[in-house]
Amino acid sequence: MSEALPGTLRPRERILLAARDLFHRHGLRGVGVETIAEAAGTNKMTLYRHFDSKDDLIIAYLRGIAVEVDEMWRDIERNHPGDMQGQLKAWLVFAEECVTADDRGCDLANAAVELTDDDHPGRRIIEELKSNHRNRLAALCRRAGIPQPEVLADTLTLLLEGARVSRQTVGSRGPSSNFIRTAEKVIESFMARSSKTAAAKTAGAKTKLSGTRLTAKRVVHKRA
Amino acid sequence: MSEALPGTLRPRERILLAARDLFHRHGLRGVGVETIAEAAGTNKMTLYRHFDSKDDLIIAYLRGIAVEVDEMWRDIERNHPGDMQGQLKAWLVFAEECVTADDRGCDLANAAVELTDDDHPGRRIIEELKSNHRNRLAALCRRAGIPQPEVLADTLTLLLEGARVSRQTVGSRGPSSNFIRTAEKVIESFMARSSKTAAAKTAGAKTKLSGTRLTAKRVVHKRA
DNA sequence: GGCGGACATTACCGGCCGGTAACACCGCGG
DNA sequence: CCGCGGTGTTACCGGCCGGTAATGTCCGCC
Repeated sequence: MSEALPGTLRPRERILLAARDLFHRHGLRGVGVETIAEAAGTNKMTLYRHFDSKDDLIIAYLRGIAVEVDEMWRDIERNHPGDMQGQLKAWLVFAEECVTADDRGCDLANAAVELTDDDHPGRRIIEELKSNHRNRLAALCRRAGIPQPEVLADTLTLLLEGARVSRQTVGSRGPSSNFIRTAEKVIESFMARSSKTAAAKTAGAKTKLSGTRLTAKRVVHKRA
Repeated sequence: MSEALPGTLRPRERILLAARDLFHRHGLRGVGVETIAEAAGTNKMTLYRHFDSKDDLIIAYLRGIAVEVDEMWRDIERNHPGDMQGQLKAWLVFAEECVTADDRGCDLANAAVELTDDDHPGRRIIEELKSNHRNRLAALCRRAGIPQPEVLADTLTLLLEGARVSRQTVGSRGPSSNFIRTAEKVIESFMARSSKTAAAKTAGAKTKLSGTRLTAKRVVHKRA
């Protein structure tokens, strides 16, 4: 129904956009290929000319999320070159956006719930993306001179994943409302340990993170 | 296939057991009623004599999880009467069991992912159960004399939910492997604040949680 | 004994879904 | 002008799914 997303986009891109929206809202198994094609302003035949199967479309959908996450990381590095404290703060902004964007949670995690077959190629993509995110966050913490950077990265990951799934079940007034506060406290506590044991490795960095209120510079499409 | 779960159980209970297992492994939308009936050693007709519809069965399935969680809380209170520190530690044991049980995550959270319709009655059950869990945990923290008990309960909730979903996507060697350590640290840090500001309200309670290794006394069926 | 209720069996229905075939159209470059 | 590749349209297929009907069977209980 409707001439959705006409622009100058080719059918393939329109299909991917429609799939992104519908998979996000209704789940992988909750929407059929015909619905996606029509939402993209085309039809099933054209869809199957660009994608071998629904599973193939799902994989392209997951890869699309991957490139968006990559752009997020590039933005962070571009906006705070060499400033690891700033990059960590920017990551927090992104994380908070992820939590508050809507109450459907993380597309990757949701896809993992529905891809119950361990052999599904989508599962490997999801695992790779989540691992990458964890590793990049750990690298960021390490370069920021924080002790036990992997532990901090894991803790922040757990808090973020938990906040997203919690928001999905009990809404925005549940435990997820404490995500930012808690994440900041955790970072501060790790940094405090650093200032006790060794001198700050990054020159002139304040070890306080709170104070300045976090605001988004650009709306990244909240999946990760 | 096969005479599953014959025992002395009536068809209704066998169906609920089979539904529990299959919904957990394949998701709500990933298994049909006929499969469930056959796994329960009966057939579709009998299933529909006990449940009005598949949605009705799903609701019974969710309520079944609810009673199991209630039993968990009763066990905790029974095994550590009046000892809030012990109850909190027991909750941690339960939480760790939830994380390490398998890599399919939380049945309630998974169900929320698949119940994409906001009007589905199952969503209200899930929300109620998750809220109850949060409130009981907060009450436990409060009675343990911990300052900001709600904040601690929310933090532990986020860590637990995050650990379960993370294990589902990147496996047991990912961030979820740090769940217990982090949760213990968080509890300790909240308790430390307590010993600075006010005397412990529970008589003679040690404010240290680590040291003694956590072990499960009884295998509770890991959903919550 | 026989009666009633719970359970089994089989067959069936309509609908949706993933996927395909066949054909018509249209614009662009040779 | 022709051809061709990308697209739209319609119809179709087999399979599965949620749900129902009719009938038969067995077992306990009066």
